[in-house]
Amino acid sequence: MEIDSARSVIVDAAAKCFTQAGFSATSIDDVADYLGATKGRIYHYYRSKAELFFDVHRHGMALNTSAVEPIARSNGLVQQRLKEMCRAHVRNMLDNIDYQRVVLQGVEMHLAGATTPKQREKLKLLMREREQYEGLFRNVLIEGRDEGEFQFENPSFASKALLAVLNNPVLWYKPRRNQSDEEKQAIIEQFSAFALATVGAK
Amino acid sequence: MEIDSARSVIVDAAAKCFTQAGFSATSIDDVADYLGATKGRIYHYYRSKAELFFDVHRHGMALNTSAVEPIARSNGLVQQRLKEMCRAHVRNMLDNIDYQRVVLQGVEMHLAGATTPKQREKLKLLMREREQYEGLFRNVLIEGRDEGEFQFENPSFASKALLAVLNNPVLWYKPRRNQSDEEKQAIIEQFSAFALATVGAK
DNA sequence: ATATCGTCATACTCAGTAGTATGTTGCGCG
DNA sequence: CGCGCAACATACTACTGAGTATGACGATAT
Repeated sequence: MEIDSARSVIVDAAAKCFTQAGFSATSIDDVADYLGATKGRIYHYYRSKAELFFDVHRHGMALNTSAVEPIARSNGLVQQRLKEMCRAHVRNMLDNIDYQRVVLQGVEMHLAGATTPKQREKLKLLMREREQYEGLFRNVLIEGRDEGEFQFENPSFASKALLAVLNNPVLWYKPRRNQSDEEKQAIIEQFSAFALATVGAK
Repeated sequence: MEIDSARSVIVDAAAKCFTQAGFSATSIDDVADYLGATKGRIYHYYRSKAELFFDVHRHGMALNTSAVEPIARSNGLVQQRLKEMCRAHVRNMLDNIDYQRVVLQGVEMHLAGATTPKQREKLKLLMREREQYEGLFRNVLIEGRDEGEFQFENPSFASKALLAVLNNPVLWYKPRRNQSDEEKQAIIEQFSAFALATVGAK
């Protein structure tokens, strides 16, 4: 149990460092410095920089899944369910922006083509996780279309467009000290509305 | 004149390398290898790796602007104008995907916080360019809202949501050899439709 | 008290890479 | 024809940064 919390502290620091400087530009020493420690501490828990990155990514995805999946599985009206899922997702983007930026970097790394074959395998797993998460939205979209609530042609395209809007704040949002709550709520509401509009939901 | 074409060959190679491996993970030697040349050739035209990256970025943005600005300045109906701008943008994403992925990396680098102060200055300029480009869409959106054609609250949010959808194909599109045209057209049409829907345009 | 082990810190190695300094070659021009 | 310059190639330097090997130190068990 203790070992998990020790790792979690490291993962937190890594998330901050990776978002501040990017994966390649962040050295293990940077993460260690952020912790007020040295490499030794990190390599005691992680075998490589890539493994550390992957753990941050997994953490970020887990945050998303645990927030959205319960809503997806609940049994309300489809429109209401989708709306709540959108809100939860955007809220997650704003609340855990460090992790979410790292997740974004993961997508880019996948595009880029990770260096070693092992890394490619791991990245594929992460992308599969991401795929599953997108599937939560896609399923609700299909269900809603069958009920005549949503309009679109390709479900895969629709879910991508929807999430593109919901993810957008990650690219520019900067948490403020004061008055953060009003502003946050506005972002959540408006971007959820934009996303719902893409599939013709009101 | 000759010097420009020499640079353009280098920029092209750099765009491909940067998209394949990312900025930090791409060495100048990699770009040189891609050209069948050595560092000397590159450093003869560019003083640093960062400068090369910036030039790629500028090239990518120029492609966008020159495709979309004429449409924005034309005098048709707002809905039609916006629709054509969206189509042109997505088409550009698919046709120059190498450059567009580098532009994306520029956004990430800006988020990350470039290393040196000089680089930060340059990046700010690039982001200003990006801002201006987004302004082309924002202005049309505002104009359309005034005419009662579009619906949204915050123009800045609206343009961001719109472009988020239009940019999305960059994250997954892979050019194929055959039958590329049908598929491409479908992506252009559907993602333009999603984008227009975000602001309540038909 | 001492042995053991988990948790790190210290002190390295070594490969890769940005940038530089200096050659080399061909081509236009007087 | 040879001079000079543009357009590179070659051969360095200097440094960063991932990964490793080993040591130190406190807690816990016996």
